[in-house]
Amino acid sequence: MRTAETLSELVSSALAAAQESGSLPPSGDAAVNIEKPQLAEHGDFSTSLPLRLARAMRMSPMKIGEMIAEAIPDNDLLKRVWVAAPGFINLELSDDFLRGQVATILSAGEEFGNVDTGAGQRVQVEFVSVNPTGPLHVGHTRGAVIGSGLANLLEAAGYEVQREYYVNDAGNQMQVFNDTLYARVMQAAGHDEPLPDPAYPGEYLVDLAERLYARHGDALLSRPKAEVIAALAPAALESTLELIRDDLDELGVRYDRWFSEKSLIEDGQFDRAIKFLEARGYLADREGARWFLSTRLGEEKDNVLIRSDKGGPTYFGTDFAYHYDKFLVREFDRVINVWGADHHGHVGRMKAVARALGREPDDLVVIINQIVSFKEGDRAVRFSKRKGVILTVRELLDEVGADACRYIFLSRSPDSQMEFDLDLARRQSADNPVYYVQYAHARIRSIQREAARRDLDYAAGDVSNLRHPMEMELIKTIIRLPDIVHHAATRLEPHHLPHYAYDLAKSLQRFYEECRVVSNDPGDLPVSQARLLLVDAARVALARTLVIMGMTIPERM
RNA sequence: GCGCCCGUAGCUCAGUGGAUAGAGCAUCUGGCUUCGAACCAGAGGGUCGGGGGUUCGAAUCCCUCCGGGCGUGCCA
Repeated sequence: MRTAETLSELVSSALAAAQESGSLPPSGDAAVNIEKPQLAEHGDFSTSLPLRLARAMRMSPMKIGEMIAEAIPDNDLLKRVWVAAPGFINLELSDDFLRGQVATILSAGEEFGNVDTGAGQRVQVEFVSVNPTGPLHVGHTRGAVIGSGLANLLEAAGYEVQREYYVNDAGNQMQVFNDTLYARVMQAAGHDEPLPDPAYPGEYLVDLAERLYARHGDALLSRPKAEVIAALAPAALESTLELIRDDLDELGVRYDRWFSEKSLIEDGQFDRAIKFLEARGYLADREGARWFLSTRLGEEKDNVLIRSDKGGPTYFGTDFAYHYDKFLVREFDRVINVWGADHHGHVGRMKAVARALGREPDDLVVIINQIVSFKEGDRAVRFSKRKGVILTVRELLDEVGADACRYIFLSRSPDSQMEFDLDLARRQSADNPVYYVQYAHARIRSIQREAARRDLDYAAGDVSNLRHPMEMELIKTIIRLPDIVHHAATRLEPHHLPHYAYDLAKSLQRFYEECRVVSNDPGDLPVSQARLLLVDAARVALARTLVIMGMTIPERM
């Protein structure tokens, strides 16, 4: 299914054949790189293999290229193979091969674009995992989109994927949340209870406290603070998680599991993890605390797992136990965490954790997405959870829409410090690339509706009637999808998908401009039928790409 | 100070060591009596932050400097 892979194998076998026949000297291992040239005159694909081999073979790249090209066996795939200075081999696909792809795509249907890169490897993608202390704010949108897009992508690439949200329902922030909640409930009951310091001062807890007070009444509040909190905390947590779930759901984000931090303590997983470290000599008691000796694993500093003052685990401590669970209990082949830039200082010690657990550091991949700055025109929009939420995910979705949000965040590399101009997002909404891509799909559907209206049956159409250059261009774009999925999944870079989607939409629109699909002339029927097959293949590829991106697929706009 | 990330067209961003560095937006010019003009065709716009180096070949790899962001807790 992957054209580039097929060509790579073809060239590779040609090289081997040329070496076997003695026309080329041995060269050691050389990976055959297949690329898509920028200029059409350089073919559909090319390889710079001769240039790479020139030194080892002590021959001119042009000569090497000619020998390899000559050794490529007759095949149905290629129309033309030629060598171009300074030493490229250019490859052009045959029209028959391209036409034949239409049927291949249509029979693959919703499977089209899937590849076997992952070979069933079990991968976990953990993302967002924001403290459940209030609604998600805009800063969390990027990680949510990247994480879910990546998970979809890996699934398409043949990995067995689990999407997980780590619920920080233990620890200091939860304590602050509960203390604030208590104060707000007392306030709701008319008591003069001051906010704790620190506190979550946002409106969210005021509303939540009022709801809880309305449900429980005054009786509960006469009891000691700890009892009140114990009685209210579970409902408060559940209610907050529900809010987060709903926001993420609207953003097109689904999870397979919500993993409770507290459960690590209650189930004894934390203690087992500590014992594991102790047994391997990575644990030390110092200054009243228990330390992970990460310096033995190449880190600059050791890290505290259990605090000296309250005796409980640190955030790092439970995160260690959490990864103990991921790697040694659930045995994922690979664990991917999507974190914001403010967590990158945590990466090094978690890599050390992976090593301590007996895994390769690369089994743990941390994708850091740089912070997003939001602005409205010239005015910067600041937000901070501790000062109260200014702009929530919900508000962003109301303003811009889930599809546009996903497309915008997904199309940028996580490394880029992006700037999100809300004015621009609103103003340009009609000209946003996201609608261009979706419009292409709606247009295909419209063509198909027109064909149905005319009772034009094309199931038995003959693709040999496809002869226009734009038809060939469209097919070439469609069949790139499996290569794109492979490439993006290998590099864990979902941002290639929106760019491909745009290319595909562009290709479709150019085809549409030049090629009338549903013709009024009865003599054109065979061409119409063939083009309807082609259009349906384009629909399959476009829909598949949108699905992986987690976007909706409009029938009409 | 040290560590990580970034610097590409007016703006927002792509770019796998390869051939003449791309797209969207913005600006300008053209194109609808037939399947959707939320479209298509074209134009202008670049010291790829600066300087060295490696290489047949560097936006891409290495060094260095400049600029920006984020870290550098027994916070999460």
